[in-house]
Amino acid sequence: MASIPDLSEIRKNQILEAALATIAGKGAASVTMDEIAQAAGLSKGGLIHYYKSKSDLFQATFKELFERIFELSRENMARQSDPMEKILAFEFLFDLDNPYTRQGYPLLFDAMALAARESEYQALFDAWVDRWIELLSEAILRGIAGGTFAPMDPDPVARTISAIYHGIAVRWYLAPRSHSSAWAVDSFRAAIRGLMAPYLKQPGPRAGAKDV
Amino acid sequence: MASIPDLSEIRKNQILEAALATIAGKGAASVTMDEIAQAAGLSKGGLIHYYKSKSDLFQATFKELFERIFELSRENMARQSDPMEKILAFEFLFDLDNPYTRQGYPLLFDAMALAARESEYQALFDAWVDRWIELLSEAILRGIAGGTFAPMDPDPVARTISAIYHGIAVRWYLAPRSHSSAWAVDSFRAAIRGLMAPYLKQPGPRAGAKDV
DNA sequence: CATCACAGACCGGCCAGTCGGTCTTTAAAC
DNA sequence: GTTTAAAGACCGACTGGCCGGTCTGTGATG
Repeated sequence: MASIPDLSEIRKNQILEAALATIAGKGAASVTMDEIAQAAGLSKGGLIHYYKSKSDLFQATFKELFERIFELSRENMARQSDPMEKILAFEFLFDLDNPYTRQGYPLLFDAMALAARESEYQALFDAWVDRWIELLSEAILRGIAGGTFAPMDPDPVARTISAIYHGIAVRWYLAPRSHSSAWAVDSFRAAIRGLMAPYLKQPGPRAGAKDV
Repeated sequence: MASIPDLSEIRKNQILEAALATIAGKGAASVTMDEIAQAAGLSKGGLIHYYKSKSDLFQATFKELFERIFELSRENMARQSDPMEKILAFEFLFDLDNPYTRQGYPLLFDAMALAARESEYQALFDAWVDRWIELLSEAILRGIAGGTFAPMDPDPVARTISAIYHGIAVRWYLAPRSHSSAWAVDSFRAAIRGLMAPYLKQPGPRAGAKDV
């Protein structure tokens, strides 16, 4: 219109929210534009007014998804101060009662299936991982500076940590019968601890001066 | 009766083969029955003659997929005799030149996206993991019997190992720019070694020595 | 001649995207 | 401050293509 300047922004957010919920529920393969439009409180015409095509909308939606997951992780990590605890700060994601979890996982699986074939989604995935790696690398570097860890190239280690979390999460979500939340948390801790052990400087008693 | 008794079996295999290739290429979300039929050298009518519906065919196809991946893993593992080597015997899957890899990963991502929403596919995934866990557990138990590992409950450890492999594989396939095959192999070895370290009996090959 | 193994025309539903139209807001013109 | 104009916001009927599944037909086989 010629009016309210951020109505467009508001509507787009409304639509993304609806798209996230709807796609999470029905699956990227079978949602219709109509369904998303109605979930957003619009008609199909209204939806098309803001996103010119379905793939347009999908792209924006999955971008938003990755944004949100990342933000959640970042916030959670920021709550820890000890480097090792920062690295282990992802347990909160093994929580089925969290509505974000319920919504995020199906979407993530759709995103990966798309990324396996379409380069735009692969780029999204790639960038998302990179941001995550940055966070982890930063924590590791701080641990090195503080004397918790021996010097190392943080990047590949961060990538391994991230991959381990991912693998455990997939099992936990897709085969819950045999992979309890307790298993997930324990596995995660054991795997990360084992991975980092060679880099750990002191066993226990020497709490020393460190930590920010 | 008319004709060759196991023609039916032959045709079904033909169709499954075609379905695997076609779905891998176009994605489960967008293949058509026509495409699969033609890839199998049949008409749509011919295809329907053997699989009454699309979901019928899909189910059979993904079952076949899991079967094949498992079989490949089993064979590869059987080639190793040392328990630790058996557990580490999955590196062969980080090989893009292998056509099975090129075909298997996209299918696996589709399967997981399906499993996230449909219980039949979740059951397939679950059963597949279980078979894998059996293999790994067996190797661990043999390691305990042979004195390589300290006694433990092999199941959760096997599940962790399997999940770690899976997580690394996902990264390796979906974000190859930043996750080389070398990274995958090194990560896998480092993570598994770290995980198993607490259970390793003789101080022989570790304790300060840093093998690959 | 009955049954199997297909072929392929066809139907019906679904759905992305188009399009014409309506209503609202804003701004310039008078 | 009323009129006019233009463009944004939105609706929903419609279309055109696609695709799953049906159905009829045809030629083998036994």
